[in-house]
Amino acid sequence: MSTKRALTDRESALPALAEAFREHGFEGATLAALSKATGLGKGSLYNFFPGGKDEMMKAVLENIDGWFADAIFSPLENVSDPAAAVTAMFDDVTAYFRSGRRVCVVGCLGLNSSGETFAVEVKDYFARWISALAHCLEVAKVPPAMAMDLAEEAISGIQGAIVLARALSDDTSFQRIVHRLQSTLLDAIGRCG
Amino acid sequence: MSTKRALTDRESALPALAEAFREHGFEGATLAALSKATGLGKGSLYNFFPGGKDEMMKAVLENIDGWFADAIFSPLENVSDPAAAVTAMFDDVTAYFRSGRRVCVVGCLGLNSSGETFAVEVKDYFARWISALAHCLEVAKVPPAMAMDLAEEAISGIQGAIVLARALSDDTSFQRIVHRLQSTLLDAIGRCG
DNA sequence: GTCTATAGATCGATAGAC
DNA sequence: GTCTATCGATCTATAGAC
Repeated sequence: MSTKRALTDRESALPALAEAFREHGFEGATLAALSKATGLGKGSLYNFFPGGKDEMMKAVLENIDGWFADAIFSPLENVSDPAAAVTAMFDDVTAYFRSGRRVCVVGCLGLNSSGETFAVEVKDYFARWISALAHCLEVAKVPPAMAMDLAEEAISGIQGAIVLARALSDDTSFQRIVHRLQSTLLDAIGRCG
Repeated sequence: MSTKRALTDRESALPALAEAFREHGFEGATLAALSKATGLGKGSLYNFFPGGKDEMMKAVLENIDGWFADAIFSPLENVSDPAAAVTAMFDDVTAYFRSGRRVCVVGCLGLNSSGETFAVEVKDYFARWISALAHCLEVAKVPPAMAMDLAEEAISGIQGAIVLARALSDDTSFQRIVHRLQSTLLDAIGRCG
């Protein structure tokens, strides 16, 4: 688990900011919306985030990355039981994204030009996730090249499941897709391990 | 092939509008950007689309849906050689999305609240695509339940490949993922057909 | 039909009272 | 550190000349 800084009021505003960015996107999240979501006036927001929306999003991305580092990446990187770790990852991810009702802020940022400011953070998030999952599979004796392919396919598949579940307004499609991704990984672990 | 209306100037502006919405998203695509992309003044845009941005996006969605209907959906729905049809679909999709450099306007719309206005169009697009692909697989003697699952997985997988390729700025990841999706479908056709 | 000019609203961001 | 008031810029949309 990463070291946790003392909670400032700035930190406590991040979940609400993240939810607003999630719902409206970066461009669509106006300061009025961010103010309403956090319960803070614009003045307070600018007191915590002098850099405005950009700094708010940067902080949200750090916060999300920290959560994933603790809950998802680290368990995969320091794995002892790969099958259990893969199962736990899919459980956590399904809960986190609320079966696809909640979009992935990081994935969405990469989709349009307004997110170019955060290209490095977006890239690092996915690169680390894929590499952590691939490592976990390698520990289970899956050959490195296949481990990379499977990891790439799984993370990409989760993102696609979010897009589709949102488009169809159908949680069950998310659950079916993600369940199949999980089975694919567990099968590979079973065959190679 | 669907009936093609006579080309008005309104129609000829749609590709440029689509590209602007694609790059900036619906909220991010300002009228100035749409004007620049089309080479038309605001006055002309409002002459063609009295309903403003909403009507422009509606027209873009119809245009995209028409293209997919002709190029992707119909060949799957009226299939004679399923394996060839699946291969053609992946070729066309890879070219259309430029190996993931181009995002899916329809998929992106579903991701944030600004797209709720177009929820029906978004839903219909994905529902028809999945159902057309599932039909194609059924023609190849893939059992209906499995055909639906595979179709859902493939369309979701394509969307995920776009998200990941954009996030990593890596065309090759798109190509690898989509190639695996294609192989999965062709394998099922080969096993059942 | 095309454009420019501009209205009216809202944007991000700042200033200053408390 | 909180808020309200407000700035200048930009937004969508409209009006009207040509």
